[in-house]
Amino acid sequence: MANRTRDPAQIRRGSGVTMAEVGRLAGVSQVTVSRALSSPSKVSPETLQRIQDAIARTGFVPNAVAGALASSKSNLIAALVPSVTNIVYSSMLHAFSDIMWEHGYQIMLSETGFDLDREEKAIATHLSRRPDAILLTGVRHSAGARRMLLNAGIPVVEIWDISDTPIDCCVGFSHVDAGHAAADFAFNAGYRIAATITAGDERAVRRRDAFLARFAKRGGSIAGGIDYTTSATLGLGRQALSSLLDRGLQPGTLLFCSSDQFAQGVLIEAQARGLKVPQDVAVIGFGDQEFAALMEPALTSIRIDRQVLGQVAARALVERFAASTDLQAVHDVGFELVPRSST
Amino acid sequence: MANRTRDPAQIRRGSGVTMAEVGRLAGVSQVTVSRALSSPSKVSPETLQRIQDAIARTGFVPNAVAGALASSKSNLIAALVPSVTNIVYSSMLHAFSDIMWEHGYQIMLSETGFDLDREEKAIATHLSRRPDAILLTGVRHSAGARRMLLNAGIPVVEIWDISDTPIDCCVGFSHVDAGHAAADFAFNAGYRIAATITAGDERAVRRRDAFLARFAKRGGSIAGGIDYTTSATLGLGRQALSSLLDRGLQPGTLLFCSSDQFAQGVLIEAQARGLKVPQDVAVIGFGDQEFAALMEPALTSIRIDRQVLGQVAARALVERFAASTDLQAVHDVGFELVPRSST
DNA sequence: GTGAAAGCGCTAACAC
DNA sequence: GTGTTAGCGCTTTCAC
Repeated sequence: MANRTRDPAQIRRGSGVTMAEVGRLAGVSQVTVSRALSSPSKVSPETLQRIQDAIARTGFVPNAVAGALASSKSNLIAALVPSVTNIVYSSMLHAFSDIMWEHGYQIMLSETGFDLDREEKAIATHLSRRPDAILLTGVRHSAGARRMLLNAGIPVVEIWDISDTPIDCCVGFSHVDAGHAAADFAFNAGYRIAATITAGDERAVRRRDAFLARFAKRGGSIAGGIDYTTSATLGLGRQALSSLLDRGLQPGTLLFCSSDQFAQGVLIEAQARGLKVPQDVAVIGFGDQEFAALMEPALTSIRIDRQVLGQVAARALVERFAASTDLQAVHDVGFELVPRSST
Repeated sequence: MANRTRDPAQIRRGSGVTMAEVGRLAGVSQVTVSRALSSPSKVSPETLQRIQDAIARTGFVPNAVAGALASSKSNLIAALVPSVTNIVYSSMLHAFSDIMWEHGYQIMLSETGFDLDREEKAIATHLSRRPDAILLTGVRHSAGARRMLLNAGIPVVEIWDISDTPIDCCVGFSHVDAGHAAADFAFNAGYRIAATITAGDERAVRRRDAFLARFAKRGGSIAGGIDYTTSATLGLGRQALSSLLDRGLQPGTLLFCSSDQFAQGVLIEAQARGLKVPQDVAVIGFGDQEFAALMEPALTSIRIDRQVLGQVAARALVERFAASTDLQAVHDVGFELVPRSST
């Protein structure tokens, strides 16, 4: 408001110009201006020209809020991710918003920090803006959240996990399968002792549990592990290896990390201590971030194609906007264990 | 629309419930419902209770689009950053949106990819949603963008750079000073030959130019450099060192990298080739990302407090919403060269 | 090809 | 403390 009035002498603000004023200048009615913008072919070339001139002269910017209210179409997508600073989510978001942008949609973003209550609050706030669809991370949500989402009657896509009972549709992979795959790989590669480093993330915990169950079932032994309640960082990875060594980690133990960040820390701490990887300690990361292949030694990791994940999620929504029947509810994008020199 | 009608038997959708319907159920008028939500103290306790019951029963979610149209207040902030996958911007965004969220604002996000045309398009689209303020990265914008922003009459905060002539206000630091600081540090540390690795980012180029000018002025010699037109990655950093070595890089050369990503690649490539850092090649990064201090050897870098930057930007906006006069236009958050073992 | 009228669901102003 | 009225700036529908 301060800005609206701080320079009263200047020309009328662009944001204050309406279709009605543009119409007045162009000698047509307000509806014709609306048509010129949404379906120019329905307006005569001469009229169109006059309207475009008037728009340029006034610096008119259409008011999408009024448009959304009148048409019940906001062209806005709500996206809730645990964290934007985690490349794993931000790169998915990047791919997702790229496609949505091409289709004329914009993104309203919130971070939920792996917290279901925060997620519920964010969902309520976002739904009040009447987005055309909503993207959520994970398939676990509070009861209140589920109810609101169902009530909203808009497409909902849940990502990074799969479920037989998605709210609407989900795009992701099985974290249990990923844990099993890591255990099988480790056992087959000859490792018989394993430990874990896990972040405070429900999906990471599920991978860890699946890994441990399978590794033990195959006959391997478990040397314990370290659980953090926070996000994974390189520093915590270094610290985790130190702690494990203090506890007397046996040479040749394999570390299953819930994130490449942890694994990178382990690699660097090992290097600093003169430990050989994978002879003294072997490492499996998760996420296959860019640096994984480029570390020395290169990091064995579980690769999720985050770009594809974001794209499939976007396409699922676009499909839902267009079609009306028989839409695929579960999209499993899978994962791939990439063996490298750290194991 | 498909979703709206796919289950006609079920109860009325929450998103379709209006204040008028809630009022009818509670035996009051629509305005009273509005008051119960925005200023509950102005409604009698009994009425309030009946309204709250009706809201719970219907699953009413207020329509913020209608509210925004009626009040000319959207509680939405547009944020345009070059890239969300770059931690440098995402961590700033995280700090920024945290504070804005606390103040009741939500974020509409777009990526501009260091492209002024894309930025202009994104600005137009965002302004049509009538955000209460807009955050931009950098102080260079297209002429059209500047015009629209001025016309919009809302607070504008430009970040990551400073300028004597911001559109409204800016929060950042001097990239020229940062380049000079790196050159002075390198020269004082005894380095006499320098090369650069630079990403396709106007601000990085300005740092490089300032670095080279100052280093040459002090009497150092320049061994050329490598310029990319894309974003910095670890892989390109490895590749850049290879290229420079192929060209016959002299031992003891200092590499000024426009990003820690490049510097990390240089470190890893040097390690893979058995080169000693800093004896054979010394490295200065930029950004002081988490891994910088934790690499072996630890990376000398230029630190920007991205969290503070985001917070100062948020506070500048909050101030602008409240106050109306004498607001600080330029906020220099500075930078700090952090010497470590890579130099 | 163009316009007039109605209304989207709220908030703001003013009455009572 | 509560209600009535009048918009906000568009899109939709129906006339012509």
